[in-house]
Amino acid sequence: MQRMQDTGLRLFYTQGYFNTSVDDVLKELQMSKGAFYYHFDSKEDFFVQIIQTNLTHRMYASLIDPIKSHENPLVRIVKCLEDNLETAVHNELDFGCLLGNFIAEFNGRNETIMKHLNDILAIWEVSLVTALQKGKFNGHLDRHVDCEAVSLYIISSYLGIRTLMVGTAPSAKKYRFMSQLKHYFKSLEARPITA
Amino acid sequence: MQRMQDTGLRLFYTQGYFNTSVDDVLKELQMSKGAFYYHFDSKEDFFVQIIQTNLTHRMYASLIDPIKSHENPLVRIVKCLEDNLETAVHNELDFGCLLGNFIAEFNGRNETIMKHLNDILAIWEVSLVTALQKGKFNGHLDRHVDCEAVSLYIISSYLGIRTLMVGTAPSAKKYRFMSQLKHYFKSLEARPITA
DNA sequence: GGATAAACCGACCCACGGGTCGGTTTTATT
DNA sequence: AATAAAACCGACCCGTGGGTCGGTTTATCC
Repeated sequence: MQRMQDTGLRLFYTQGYFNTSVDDVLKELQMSKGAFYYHFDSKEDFFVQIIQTNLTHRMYASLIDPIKSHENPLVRIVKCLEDNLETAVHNELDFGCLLGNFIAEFNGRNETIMKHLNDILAIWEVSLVTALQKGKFNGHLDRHVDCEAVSLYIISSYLGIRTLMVGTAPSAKKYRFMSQLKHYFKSLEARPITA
Repeated sequence: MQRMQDTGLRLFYTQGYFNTSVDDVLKELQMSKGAFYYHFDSKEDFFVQIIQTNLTHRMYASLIDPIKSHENPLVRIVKCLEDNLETAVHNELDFGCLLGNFIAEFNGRNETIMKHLNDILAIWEVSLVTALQKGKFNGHLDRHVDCEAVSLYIISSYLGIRTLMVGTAPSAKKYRFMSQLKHYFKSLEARPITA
């Protein structure tokens, strides 16, 4: 069962959902169609279940939990994104951000699936906002910072760079991206009292 | 011919390439298969031609030409992106950035098509870098600014926000995004000589 | 060990998808 | 008007894709 979902997610991620057939998944698993349709109502149902368990777990593990801390959120976020980009650089078969790719693939095309993807996105966003607000309270961020906007900007740029890094020179792109992210973050820091 | 490509691009954009059949395009055009395969070798060839003409034109018109100017590039870029986002907000059937969506869909899955998409991406990036460098020369940007990195960061965030805006509250997202972009840009401006 | 259900198998169904091809209409040329 | 080339038609091919179903194996419980 775990194996089915792992394999399914891997194939959907690497080849795209519409470009991956149930037979593809079955071949990889050496499993019969009967077994598959005994466990899942349809290809879509299969994918929804993958999202709810597998994809959600991965998002928590890589992008949500790592920023939960009482330290300076800007520092935590930088480290978290840096780690994720570094992993991507060293991953031979990187195809971008799991969540980002699926959102791009299903945007406006499948309401059911988008609902589940948006749920994860919302959790991610909220966890960022929460971390930033805590940082404001703790004096790490300037009090004029718009946490929702910053959160959105971070997610946007991250989804974008993950897509762009699939192409050539991922490592160089990672450095360039991180340099600008840090630059941007510096402008969010609490201003010295000397104003 | 123009109609064929326009329709093809529209369908591939709104439904995705893999999720759109040649028959779909034909039905929309009220055209026979024979006519289609008289003009194009294959579905892929059809798409490549669309990229080379139609998609390229649109990219120039919306994101490349508008930033070619002798004014302050930061101002130009802000206005250009703002305009594009505003158009997206008012477009009932917006599905994200044309180029960005296709890149996400074909990343690592079709070398031929990716080559063409990357060509456009490279042109866009170069035009941004050029504009920024000119801005540096003209004293609009701080001389320590890494133009390649800034350009990459802009593209990343733009591709990301376009994807996110397909969901709910595009207008609110646009404002939040723009506010942070401007914030970031402020940190790139030439420092007052008082340093 | 017999009964019952859960888990699984794979042949089969049928619509769809990309692509072909023999033939017909349209257009341009002389 | 004759001719040839360009443009077009749509029936057809065949592999694929999602999904079904009658039957078989495997676990479970008494």
